[in-house]
Amino acid sequence: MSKTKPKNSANSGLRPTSRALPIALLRTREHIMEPIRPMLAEIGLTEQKWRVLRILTEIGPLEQTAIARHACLLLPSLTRILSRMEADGLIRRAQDPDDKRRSIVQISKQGSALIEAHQPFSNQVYRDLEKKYGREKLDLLLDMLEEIQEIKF
Amino acid sequence: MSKTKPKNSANSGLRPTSRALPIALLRTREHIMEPIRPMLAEIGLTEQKWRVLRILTEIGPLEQTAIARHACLLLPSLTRILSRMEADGLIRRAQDPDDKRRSIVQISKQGSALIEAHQPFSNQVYRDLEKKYGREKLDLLLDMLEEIQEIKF
DNA sequence: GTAATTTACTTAACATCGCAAGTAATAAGG
DNA sequence: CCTTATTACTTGCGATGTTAAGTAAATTAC
Repeated sequence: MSKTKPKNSANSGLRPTSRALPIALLRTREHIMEPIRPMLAEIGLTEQKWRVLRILTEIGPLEQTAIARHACLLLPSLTRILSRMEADGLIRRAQDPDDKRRSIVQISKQGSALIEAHQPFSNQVYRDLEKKYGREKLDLLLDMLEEIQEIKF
Repeated sequence: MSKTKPKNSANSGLRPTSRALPIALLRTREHIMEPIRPMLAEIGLTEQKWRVLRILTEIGPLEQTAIARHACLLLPSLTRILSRMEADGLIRRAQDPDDKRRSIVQISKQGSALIEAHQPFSNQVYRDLEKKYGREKLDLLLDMLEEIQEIKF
C-alpha cells in the first residue's frame, strides 16, 4: 500500500479547480453570461452599466458609495462609469444639499427605457434557466448564495 | 383587491438583483474573495495569475487557448499576463514542434513554489468556509454550480 | 498544388479593475 | 473655535477586460 492516495501527476494536493469555490463561481457566471452579453452589447450596455441601472431601478436614487457596494464596483471605477453614463443620458447626478460631498444618482427616463427594453429578454433567459435547471433547484441555489454572503470571515 | 401585487415604488417588474443569478454569483464571489485577495497581494499575484498557476498545476503543460478557457480569461489578456509571468519566471513557453502556431505553457519551479506557499492559507480558508457554512452544503453547492455549467443555452 | 479558410495566437485601442494618493466637506476632539 | 480625523468621492497609474484587426501556420477546397 502506498502511504497516501496517489495524486494526479502534476497536482500537489490541491483541490481541483472545479471544487474551488471562487473559480467555480466565476466559471458558472461566465457560462450564464455568455448568452446575455450579446444582448447587452446590442443595446449598448456593458455589464457594469447594466448592473448600475438595475440597482438604481430596484432601490431608487442612491449615493455612489451605496451603488458601488450593491453593484460590486469600486468607487474609482464607478466614478468613471457614471460620468460616461451621465454624458450618455442614462443617469443624472445631483449634489446632496445636506452633505456637499455626496452626489445622489438617479436613473433617467432613457435609462429606464433601456432596462425595460431588456426585460423581456432577461425574463426569457430566466425562464429558460428554470426550465433546464429546475425552478426549485434554482431557488435553492439563490438561497444558498445569499446565505454565503452573510457569513463573516 | 388590486389587480397584481403592488411593486416596489421604483421597481418595474424585475426580479430583485439578489435573485438574479449573474449578480448573485458575482456578489458571492466578491464576498469569498475579500479575505483571499490580501494574501494573493502578499505573494505578488493577481487573481488571474493565480488562476493560471492553479490550472497549470492541475492539468500540466497546456496551450494558451486551453488555459484561457479553464481560467476564464480572453486570449488577449492571457497573452499579456503570460509574457509578464514569463518575465517574472513563473512559467515557461515553448513552441509546439508539431504545430508552430501553438505554444505550450508550463509552470516553473518558482511558480510551483508560489502555489505551494499559498496552499496552507488556501486550505485554511476552505476549512473556515466548511466550518461556517457546512461541509455538505458546500459540496452540494459545488455540485450545483458544476451542473449549471453543463447546461446548453 | 494553389487559393481560400480556419486556427492560434498577437497587437492595438479604449474601457474597466484595483490600489494608492489627492481633494473637499463633514464630524470629532480638545 | 480650531485642529485632527473621517467620509465621499476623484485622479493617476499599471494591469486586465473586450472588441477588432493583424500575422503566421495549418487545414480545406478546388
